[in-house]
This record gives sequence, structure tokens and C-alpha cells, in this order.
Amino acid sequence: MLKLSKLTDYAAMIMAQIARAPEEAHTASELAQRLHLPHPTVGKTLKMLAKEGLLISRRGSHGGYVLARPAVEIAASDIIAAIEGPIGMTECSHVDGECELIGTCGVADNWQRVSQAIRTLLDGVTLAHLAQEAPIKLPVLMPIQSVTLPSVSEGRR
Amino acid sequence: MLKLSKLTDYAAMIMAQIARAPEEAHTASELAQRLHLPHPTVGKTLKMLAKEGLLISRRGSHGGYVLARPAVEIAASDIIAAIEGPIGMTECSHVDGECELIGTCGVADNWQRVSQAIRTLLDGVTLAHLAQEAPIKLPVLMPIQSVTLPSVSEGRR
DNA sequence: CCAAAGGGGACTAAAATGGTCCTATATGAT
DNA sequence: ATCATATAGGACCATTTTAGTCCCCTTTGG
Repeated sequence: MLKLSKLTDYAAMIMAQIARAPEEAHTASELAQRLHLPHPTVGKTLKMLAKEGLLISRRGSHGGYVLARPAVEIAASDIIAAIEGPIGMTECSHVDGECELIGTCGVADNWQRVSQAIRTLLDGVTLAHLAQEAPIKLPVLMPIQSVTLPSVSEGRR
Repeated sequence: MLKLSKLTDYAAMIMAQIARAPEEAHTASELAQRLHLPHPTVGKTLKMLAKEGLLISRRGSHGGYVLARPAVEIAASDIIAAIEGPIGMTECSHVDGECELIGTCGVADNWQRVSQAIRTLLDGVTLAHLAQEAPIKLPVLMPIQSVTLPSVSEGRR
């Protein structure tokens, strides 16, 4: 998986929709209709995006939402983080911020690096990319140098 | 987030541990002790990894698990997929394989591309990388060409 | 003053997750 | 043979997360 939650998916759809007509304010009901999504859920998602500073809201009649900044300055990672919180593959298997397994787990460092690479990738994808129909060209980054395993160095311990 | 589940995290720890002493068979209890994880959970995880063909098990006394193939031939994506199922950021917000929103959502294609890039990244990280202490050097892939937004092209529709 | 918006929560139902346990089977050693 | 040690394969449960709904409040334009 590594799957996005539904709400995050919705958020991307919503943001893209707004990005395609950035001059107008968009209401929750308009977006819900257009995207065939339940109205209350769209409302909730919009609130989250606004609270995280990706959208600016205007109340009252003729209210609605507009992008807080140009679509090229909004990263996919911003949208994901707005809904799901900070991006990271591991919390090191323990919630408390500091992981008690850190000594024994032995993979934390390298997971963190992988995580970072994904974050960088997601930082490079902007809302403008998502909103356009043209396929984005992602640089198919070439893996890593090969490694030799320490092999049987450690039998007992 | 984009977070790995705890079990996946465990799986990585377990696989790394086995990879560091690949000649011997490792039992669930040995691994549980070493990694400070609950025994039944380690057992469950091992079963999953074996069923997915990443480990080979041997029953009976002197039984245990060994890698099904060399650590350099096991990708991080294999481990993740073994526990969480196929990697992908979206199921297009609907479970059934075919997404009814595909026409209106407008972001599916590009999400798929991003997803693919992450998968490629994860394919390039091997168990050997994870198991070693040395930091893996991930190519900090450079993002994408910039795009111009279609801008206000579409007012109503 | 009213209707149309968003703001902020509380709440609920359903699903995923983590974890445990039990019984069966295979295997090596005594 | 029998026993101790392992995995195999589920069933099961508790907890958390997630998605979705609803209600009451405030803002704003007509």
C-alpha cells in the first residue's frame, strides 16, 4: 500500500479542481457536485485544507475557497501533510517520538533515508502538475550503488 | 504519513536481522528476543514473509527461517508488498478496482505516475542496503520540469 | 432581516490493525 | 516410540483509525 487515505485523495481532487479555475471562489456544494462526492465530506476536507493554509476561505454569501498561493507553489507533499500529518514511513514503530527499539532495530537510519527520498520526490510534484492533463515526467531515478553484505560476520552474540 | 504499518516495520527489522546471519536458521523466539518484540507477533510476521516467498521455513526442532534468496535480490518493495499488499498511493478512492470517479477526478493519471516513481525507488533499495549500517546513498533525484497552468481557461461547464 | 456561505466540534459506524491463542503437523533427538 | 521444539493455519478480540454525518455558531451580501 503506502496508500493515501480517501480524504487525501479527495483533497487532491478538490485542490486540482480549484487550481483549474483559480480566479473564482469555489463553494463546498459546487465542488461536491462536480466531483461526485458527498457534500459534508467535501466541506470537512476544505476546512482542513484551509486550516493548514493551502486555501483561503471567505464566508457569507458569495463565499467559498481560493488557493492560498499559485498552484506551482503548492506541493503534493503539502496536500498530503495537510490531511495526514507529517510524511514519514516510520515512526520507528513507537508512537512516543523516541523509539525504544532504536538500539535493536538496526534499520531506522536507512528507512529514514528512504523516507526522505520519497518526501523529496513529493516536494517536487506540484499542484500544477497534478491538475494538468498532460502526464508529468518523473525522472526515473536510478537506484543505488550495490553493496556487499557483511555476510556471516556475526554468528552468536 | 504514507506510513508503513507496524507489522511492516517489524518485517523489515526481522528480515535485516536474518540477513546479517544468513547461514543459520532463525526461530521466532530468537528473533523476538533479539529485537525486543512480542513473540506471537514475530511469529505471525514470519509466516507472512514465508508465505510470500521471501523466507523459507523449516519445521520441527532445529527449524527456523532463512532467506529465500540473497539479500541483494530482495527489495524493500518486496517486504512492504508481502505485508501490506501491492504498493500504490491510490486505489482511486474506490475499492472495486475500477473507479467510478475516474472521469471526474482528473488527477488519477498523474497520481499513478507518482506512485510508480515511488515504487521504482523502493525497488532499488535492497534488504542488503537496509541491513547494513552504512548509510545508503539515495540519488536525490531532481524533480520535474516546471509547468504552466492552463490558467482560467475554464470558467463554467 | 434573511439566505447563503464557512467554522468548529461532537458523534457514530465501519474497517483496519495489532496482538493473542489454539490446534495440527513436521522433525530431530533420546 | 515418544517427546520436545518448531512452524502452519486459522479464529478471535480489543483498539484505533477512518469516513462520514450532523448541529449550532458566525460572517456577509442583498
